[in-house]
Amino acid sequence: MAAKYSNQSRYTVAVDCIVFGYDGQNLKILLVKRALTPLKGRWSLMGGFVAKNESADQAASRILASLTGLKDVYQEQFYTFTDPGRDSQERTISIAYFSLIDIKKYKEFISDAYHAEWFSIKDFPNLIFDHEEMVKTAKKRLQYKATSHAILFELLPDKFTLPLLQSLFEDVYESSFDKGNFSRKMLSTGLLLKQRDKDKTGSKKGAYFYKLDRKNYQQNLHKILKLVPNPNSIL
Amino acid sequence: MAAKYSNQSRYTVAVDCIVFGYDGQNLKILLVKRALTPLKGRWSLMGGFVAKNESADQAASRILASLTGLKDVYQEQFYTFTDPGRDSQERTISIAYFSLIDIKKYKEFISDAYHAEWFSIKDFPNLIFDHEEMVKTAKKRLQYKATSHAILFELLPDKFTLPLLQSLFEDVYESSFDKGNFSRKMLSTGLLLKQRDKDKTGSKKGAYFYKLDRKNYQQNLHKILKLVPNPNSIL
DNA sequence: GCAAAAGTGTTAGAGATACACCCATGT
DNA sequence: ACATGGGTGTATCTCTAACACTTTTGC
Repeated sequence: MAAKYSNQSRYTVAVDCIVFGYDGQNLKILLVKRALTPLKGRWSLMGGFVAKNESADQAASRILASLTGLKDVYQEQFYTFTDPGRDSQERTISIAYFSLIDIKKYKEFISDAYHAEWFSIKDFPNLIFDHEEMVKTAKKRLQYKATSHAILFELLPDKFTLPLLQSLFEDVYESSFDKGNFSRKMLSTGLLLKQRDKDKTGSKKGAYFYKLDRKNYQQNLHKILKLVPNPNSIL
Repeated sequence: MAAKYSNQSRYTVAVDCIVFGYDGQNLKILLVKRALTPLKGRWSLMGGFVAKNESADQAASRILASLTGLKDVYQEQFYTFTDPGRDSQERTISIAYFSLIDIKKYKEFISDAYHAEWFSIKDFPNLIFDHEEMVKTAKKRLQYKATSHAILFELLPDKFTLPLLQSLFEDVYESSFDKGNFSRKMLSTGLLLKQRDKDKTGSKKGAYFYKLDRKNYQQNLHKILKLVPNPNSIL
């Protein structure tokens, strides 16, 4: 073992995940009932400590998988919370991640071990520590990022309709867009593959399904040009 | 003292600062010769440990002030580096910040205690640990942020000319913009106050000085509309 | 007068907005 | 047939890009 930095403080390092989902109506977040003391039983974000031989990214994946059973989920580190008093138990640094998951895939793997529940981002219970601030910051970051990166697809099933995609954007930006312009711009990105079948649950005419063109997706994450009409006035 | 989380690992937590400056020609970063073992004497970012009663933001300010003497500097936390092996001495989490300072103000307060030196972002020495990755990430983040937020002013003196501002943008984006369009767009933000005097050092005609309208600045940080011509193709 | 850099003007084209209209289908 | 939501068409307007042109001043 190598020598150590002497006379320096050491702190526990945690990861907390803001898990976003979309049920077709509202943007939601996944909350759990805390299993640890202190504040056992109170609602909180899904979190855990960073173990000895893993990075924070790995910790976030591990923790999300233990809750949802899902792997290869879109996750992004967005901010590290370090206020000395943020955790009442002992000083803990928390590296916060947001995750975007398809709410239906989650249901396949649901585990009751954590008493997890979805809440609308507009109406959720009080959370422990600084977790409410984390949610706020995560939402802002999601809005900011999604103006220029095609990431909101991660919240939808493999097959989705344009009206559904639009309502997701509208919910994320708490705003409403012209459907004609939205579809034209969306299709002009070249990211969508039109399917043969339609979704008839929402209307009589039915709306075509689309899939994401995953081949081009990686390179084109940034090819959302001006889907959000006036990003500067919103953000 | 409160009870502790038992059986959890604890790590030293550091802050590292990528300090950006602009000398009128090139975007630069400030590097120091490392004072600690291991790797004493090698070039590195300015950094330090987060002390018991301060947040990471406070630590970053303290560390920057100790190096440059400057306070109230623009600083932004942008990423936390957590690879288990990133520090060869012992496992250390590093919360990275970038700072934007007026290179001339720094000179007033220069302290030789740290053997600090400015290097072009395009040509700087090998750095310890993962500090080169930090610089890369910081530069990308600066580029990304500055497409939609008026922060590059922080790199300039109080009074500056449009040509200087433009050359800064060009250097940050490694690209060149049309001067006519640049000045029209820049002035249309309403962020600049034209001064009476001109800078005659750069040309015979002389270029008017401008100041930032600090009253509106806070609210209008985001009012950079499309100063960078094709951000999506660059970023 | 000429060179050099600052700054203004202009035009063609692209893209955005708003809104009207058409389409497909279940009842 | 008609109501409903999906989807298309289009006129107008604004913004951008490109580049030509004018201005100012030192030499």
